[in-house]
This record gives sequence, C-alpha cells and structure tokens, in this order.
Amino acid sequence: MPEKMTMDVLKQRLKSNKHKLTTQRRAVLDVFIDHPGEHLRADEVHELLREQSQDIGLATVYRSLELLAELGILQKMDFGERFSRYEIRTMTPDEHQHHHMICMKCNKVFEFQDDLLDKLEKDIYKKSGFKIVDHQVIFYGYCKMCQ
Amino acid sequence: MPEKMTMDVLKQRLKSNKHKLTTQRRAVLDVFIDHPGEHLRADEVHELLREQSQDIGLATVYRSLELLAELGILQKMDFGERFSRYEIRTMTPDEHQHHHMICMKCNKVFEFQDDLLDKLEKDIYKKSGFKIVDHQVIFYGYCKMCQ
DNA sequence: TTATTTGCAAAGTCTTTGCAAGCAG
DNA sequence: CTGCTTGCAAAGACTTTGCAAATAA
Repeated sequence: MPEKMTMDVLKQRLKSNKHKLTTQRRAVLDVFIDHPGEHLRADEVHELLREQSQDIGLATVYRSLELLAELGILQKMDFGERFSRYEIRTMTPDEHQHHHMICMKCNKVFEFQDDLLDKLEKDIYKKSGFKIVDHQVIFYGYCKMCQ
Repeated sequence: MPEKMTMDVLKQRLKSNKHKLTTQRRAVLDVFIDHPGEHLRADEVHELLREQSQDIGLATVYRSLELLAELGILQKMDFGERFSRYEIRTMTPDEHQHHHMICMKCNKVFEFQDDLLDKLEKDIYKKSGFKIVDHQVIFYGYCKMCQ
C-alpha cells in the first residue's frame, strides 16, 4: 500500500528548499489530494479552485504545478495533447511501473501496473550502452466500454 | 531491409484520396528523404527548404506534414516538447517496434528495435480488456557518449 | 523586516484558420 | 476550367514573464 502524499510532506520539502508554504500552493496540492488518480491540466486545477471559491491566478497555478513537480510531489506528464497533465505521486517509489492507456473514443486515461519495462531497459543498456533513467509510455486504443 | 518511401508512393496515395501533387508537398517529402532517420520539427523543415531557396509558407509546411502523416508517409511524434516532430516511415510495417530514447544531456534522439511490447500489450488486453492499437514509448537517459 | 510569491496583463511559442489569389489535373 | 492549394496575416491555445503589491517566516 503506497503511502499518501500529505501536506506535511509538502511543508517539509518546501522548507528544505527555502520556499514558502502559501495558501495557493496548499490549495493546489489539496486539489490533487481530493482527486486521487486523476490527471489534471492547469486550467482544470484552476477551475476546480474557482468552484470552491479559492480565487487564485492561473499563472500561480502554473507556477505551483511546476514547483510541486520539481519537489517530486506531482508528476508532470505529456500525452501528446497540446498541454501537460499532472498527477499526485505516491511517496514510495513504484517498484512496478505504471503506464497510461488512453481510450481513443472516450478519451479517458486508464492505468496499468507492470514491470516488463525493467527488463527492456536492462536489455537496452546491455545492447546499446544507453542508460535509461526515466520513461514515458502511452498506449492508445479502446477501453472495455467503448469497444 | 525495409523498403524506401518514395515520391511514387506519395503520388499514388495522393491520387487515391483526390489530393494534388504540388511542388510544396513534393518539397516537404524531399526534405525527409534527404534526412533519413531524423526527427524534424515543422520549423526545421521550413528552414531547410529556405536554405535551398524553396520558398514555401510555414502554414503550408504544417498542412503538408499533417497530410503526409494522414497518408501514412510520415509519422507524427510527440516527445513531450512543446512541438511535434515527424519522421519518414518505412513502407513495410515494422514487425519489431521501434522506440525512442532521448539523451538528457545532448538531446539527441536514438532508436532501438524491440518487440517486448507486443507481449505487454497482449497481457494488458487479457487482464483489463483494453484493446491497444498504437503506442508511444520514450525513454529518457544518457547516451554512451554523455555518461 | 525582507526575500518570496502573487496577480495581472502582456508577451511568447507553436499551430490553425479565413480568404483571396494561384495552380494541378 | 474548376476545385483543391497556397500564402499571408490574424487568431487560437497553452504557457511564461515583468513588475508592483502582498505576504510568509
């Protein structure tokens, strides 16, 4: 069971990097805590905050997302759309990778756990000398409902 | 040995879709034929054409790239940068997948052949019912030179 | 107190689009 | 000829940035 990313972690990581814990940063993290497993875009975060009368500038949302990603609290992702999405990270680094599958009909993002890629990455290093430190895997197709 | 993508193929595929073979479309394809294995951005294609005094509008480059990708002559790709890249496709559909590795130091794009993903995709279908029809895999790391 | 951070609006980057003029078939 | 294409400039979508005012520590 992966540990939850908490506000305390944010506090801690901000402090050790001489950043401040502002209302806005707290609010942005709260959105992700309240929407586990979702892959949110900057404007969606902004909209969700407005809905709960948290009036925060869009530029600040962008800046907070970037900072939270730098601190390893959020994960920035790119699904080939013209914007980025973010999701909250678990505190324990995944032993098993988690991949994304996008349904080409309903556009929902699904996740899948697997560790086959570890093997592939080791193979690549052996064969080509390229040292992989991160990856991005996206599958496109049709989900169970849409087929 | 994969077959080369030729101008004849372009001609053929354009005709069967009631599109015209214009100087501009021919020129855009020529750029890719002259730069095999490169992953070019729209503005790079545009610049390369300017250098050889092929004066073509940037909007036309975008439109040509899109069309050539639709016709299966180019492959559009997204490496999480804020723009798209295109590469020429071989005519024989790859039995073995080809993945991209980006060096985080020199930013070069490397390729790697493998078919481990076939297995993974079958697993996913069995376990989740999600039917995969396409994928995008990018590895980030350090190439042999930069390590 | 004071160095960070915010909000706003302006600017930036990549891409798309409307429309008159041009050209391939 | 005639409908598909082009080129241009303007508009669009998303993101970043400059700067004065606000604020956490």
